[in-house]
Amino acid sequence: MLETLPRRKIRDVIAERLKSYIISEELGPGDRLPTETELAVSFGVSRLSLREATKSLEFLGILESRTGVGLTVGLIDMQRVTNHLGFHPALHNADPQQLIDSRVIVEVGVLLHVSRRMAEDAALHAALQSIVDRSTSARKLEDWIDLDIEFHRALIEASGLLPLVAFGDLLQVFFRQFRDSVKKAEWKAGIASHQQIIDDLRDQKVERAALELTSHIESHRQRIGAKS
Amino acid sequence: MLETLPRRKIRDVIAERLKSYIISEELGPGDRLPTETELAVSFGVSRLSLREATKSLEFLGILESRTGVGLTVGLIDMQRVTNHLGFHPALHNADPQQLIDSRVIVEVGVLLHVSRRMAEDAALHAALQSIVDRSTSARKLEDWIDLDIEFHRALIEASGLLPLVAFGDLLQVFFRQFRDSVKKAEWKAGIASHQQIIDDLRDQKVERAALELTSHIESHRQRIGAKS
DNA sequence: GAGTTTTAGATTATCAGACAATCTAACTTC
DNA sequence: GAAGTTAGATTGTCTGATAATCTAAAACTC
Repeated sequence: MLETLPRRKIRDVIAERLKSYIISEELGPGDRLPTETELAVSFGVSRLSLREATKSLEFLGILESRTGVGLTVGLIDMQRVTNHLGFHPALHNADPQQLIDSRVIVEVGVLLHVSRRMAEDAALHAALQSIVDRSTSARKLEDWIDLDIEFHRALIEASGLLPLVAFGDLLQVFFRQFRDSVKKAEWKAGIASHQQIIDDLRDQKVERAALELTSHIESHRQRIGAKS
Repeated sequence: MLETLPRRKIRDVIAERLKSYIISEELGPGDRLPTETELAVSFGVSRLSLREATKSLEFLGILESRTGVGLTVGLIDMQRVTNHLGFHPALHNADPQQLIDSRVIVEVGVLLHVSRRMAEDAALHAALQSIVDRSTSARKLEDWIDLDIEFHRALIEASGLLPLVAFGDLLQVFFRQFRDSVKKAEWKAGIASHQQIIDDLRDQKVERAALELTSHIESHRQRIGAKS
């Protein structure tokens, strides 16, 4: 029995051929491609169909385009790709308890790196301290949440591990909703935890910081559990 | 001094708004979106500009379209993302040493969860064992790499933490090229490590598994460092 | 009445032609 | 030489249109 092959969309064919062109011409980031018009003519399609393919490749950073200049080979940006990952069902429909577990693993996991880098660069502790200081004068829940998120991001950032910064940002997006029910009475405890953590790190007490951070993130567990 | 803000491309704005629409309408895979014409009118843009955005989202599997039917919500397809990102080894900005560190943090971080779940479900160990067994008969580097990736994915998967499974997949995409230089003499050692890790986990020796896994992932560090 | 074929309408896929916006190099002015 | 202007190149976005595909309803056949 012969099966019919699904007709491939022109744009998908063109995207593949653009990738092949980049490889065969040995192009790297910043290198120019032919103009849209030239490519459309070479591939025998309309310029707009060509653009549907190039815009798809641009979405991932594989290509870049500038008005007046042209198309160039891009650099795939991990932050961008990780951001798209937010549409993965594992995150989109994430169980809040899994978000907590994931945050614990990532944030506690970077502490050793943070501590090492703090020993060499006092500015890292200062940056985190600045956020803690600003947190003490937060009056609205929204502001407190922003500062809490900023603190946790800065913490991961202090590790220098960019992949985890990107992923941590993503987790915060989904986790944000669960902070809405934090009581004002808990703000102080949260801020005190932040202070404890960064001081422990500055003093090279990584295990102590890890316990405090775990406890801090875990503090959401019952409140969130009660909501679902 | 006031800085000029770069003008955002219409298609990028529309892509973001489509994602927001999906979330706010609580749409899931298979659910219909308004027609291209309706969306274009709602967003106040031409239908072709709307399509540049939708084709970008389709490129990742986030949307699907069928002639005569319309647009539906899809599922982000990691296989597709893998294929697109992996077509050229040098086109991303991920630092290999950071990828190693990130993998260690994620994979070692999940071990406690894996161990707990293994105690309740022997199938988890069996699944990993099956991958190790298949690895012993790998003849081509490509096959060995696939099985190595499969093993590490299954390990994270055994934790039940879906957000980390998705992120682990993404890390593997970027890491894949660095396995290309693994010598055949190292395959055996790698397989032995896999065996050691899963047996330690089965026996609730989490710290021992963690050390072995760290060492296993770190084994890439010098080889990769020497290349760059 | 049941099954098959055809048709109409809906919707995406792709096109041609056009003007707007942005960039860069060359030219002009001071 | 520095600053400003212009021309040309190229992408960004649009209007209007036809082609291709899908589905449900209508028509046809037995």
